[in-house]
Amino acid sequence: MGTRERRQRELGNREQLILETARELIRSEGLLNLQMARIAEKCEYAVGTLYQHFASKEDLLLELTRQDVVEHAELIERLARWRAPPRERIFGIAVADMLFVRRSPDHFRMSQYAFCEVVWTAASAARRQSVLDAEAPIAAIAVGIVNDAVAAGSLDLRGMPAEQVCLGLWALVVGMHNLVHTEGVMHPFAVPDPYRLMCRHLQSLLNGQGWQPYFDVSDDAALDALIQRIFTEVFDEQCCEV
Amino acid sequence: MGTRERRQRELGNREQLILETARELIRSEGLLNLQMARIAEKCEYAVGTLYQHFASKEDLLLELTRQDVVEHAELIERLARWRAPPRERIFGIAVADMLFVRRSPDHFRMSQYAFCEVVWTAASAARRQSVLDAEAPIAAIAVGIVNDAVAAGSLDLRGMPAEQVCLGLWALVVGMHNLVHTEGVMHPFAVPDPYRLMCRHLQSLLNGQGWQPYFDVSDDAALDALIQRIFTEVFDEQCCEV
DNA sequence: TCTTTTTTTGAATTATGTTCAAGAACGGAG
DNA sequence: CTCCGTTCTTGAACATAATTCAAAAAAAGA
Repeated sequence: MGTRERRQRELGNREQLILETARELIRSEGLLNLQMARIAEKCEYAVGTLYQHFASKEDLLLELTRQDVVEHAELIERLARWRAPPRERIFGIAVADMLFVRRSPDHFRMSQYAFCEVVWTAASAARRQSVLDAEAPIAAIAVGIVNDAVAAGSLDLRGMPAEQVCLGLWALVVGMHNLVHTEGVMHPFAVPDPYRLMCRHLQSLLNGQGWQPYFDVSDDAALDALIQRIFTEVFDEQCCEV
Repeated sequence: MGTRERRQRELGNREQLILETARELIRSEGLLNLQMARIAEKCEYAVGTLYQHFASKEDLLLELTRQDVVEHAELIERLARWRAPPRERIFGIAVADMLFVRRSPDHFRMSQYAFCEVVWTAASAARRQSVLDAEAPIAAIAVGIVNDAVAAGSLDLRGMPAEQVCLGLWALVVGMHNLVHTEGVMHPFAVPDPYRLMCRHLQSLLNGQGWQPYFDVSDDAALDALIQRIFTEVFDEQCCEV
């Protein structure tokens, strides 16, 4: 009898409903005002029922983050499958991030909070691990591309592990996300399009790490064309406005 | 009569006492367990008195952050005064950060939290502004060094504003601080000394941005020597362990 | 020394996250 | 179909911790 499975499916649906409701509330009232009682009320379940799914409010928040990370990873996976020179594929990570920010504008703001000691520690250990598990493929793909580059002779690691090369790229990207999503910090800089700037700096870093072929970062048209091309070729999207 | 001034001084001292007590509690019990009542108890004032100084718990947290930023800025200011080639001075920012992390190991963990929407928004507008004001000199010094480099002919901006060049460097540094202080994220990478890695990637980025003279990042001895030299020459410190 | 103003105090209030006893729904046995 | 045990759901009650504010104390001024 499929009773057990049907029940399982229903529970899954309910969990998804709770999460979507939480997302809506965050969008409309801000993370600061997210309340368990409000989520319960809005999706017409008792507060206690929420705790059937999540050990705590922080646990719920981490699950939201995890789902975003999975979506993010799906974008990155397209780069793993893309047949293109390694340098274009590794650069594609920045383009994927631009697209992801457009699709999930709240993600980095929320994840900045979720990864803070205070929130992270307050979630269950199992949930934390599941977030880390969701992130692992992203790192793996980046490392894979670096290795491909080495194999293709377009990058010389000179003894540095591929993971450490990635960490530099990752730091640049994460740092820019952080700066962008931290209120008031970017303001004095008056940058029209911070993510385009991120792309440019990423190219500079790749140049500095010795990736072949060299890319002329002062050639705005070439950079825009590359971004545009990756958008359409890998993600079937127009790049237009952020 | 100096009564007014004496009173002002006493209030300042009390505020400092409260902040130091909060710092100790964070160190010993973690940010998660910081409670206003505990702070009050430990420094032998009533809870209400804390609210004479800080509009909220978050306000207090931002003031702690602000004080750290001021200390950080003092380190960076030494680079502004240091007479050395621009490339060494801009690189010094990474060394200053290494030193600052050693002196205030809790800072970046705390500031990651403080700059989150949830905490940031819950503090008073005045306090937020004071934090931004404390950060301004750091950016100004970095921009100044970039301009010096251009003036000295060791960097060609090719039309990019100096602020935007800095933002790339800043993103790399901020990103690495974040990765280091986010539990579990660095673990799979097994990096022995992430801040040394940050230094290396910063040099790669400077190379990629075209800073002269070129620095060979695969020359470990040269990198260590430079870090060591900045430690002693600019900060009167040994670099040794982090 | 008395009056007024300012400051301090901490018990009471408020806001929310979390629990758990009571009852409803379900599933299987007879 | 009905009974009985099990599992799930409910939301009022509880627990915690931030914040307030009326009363008391201290300071300033006359």
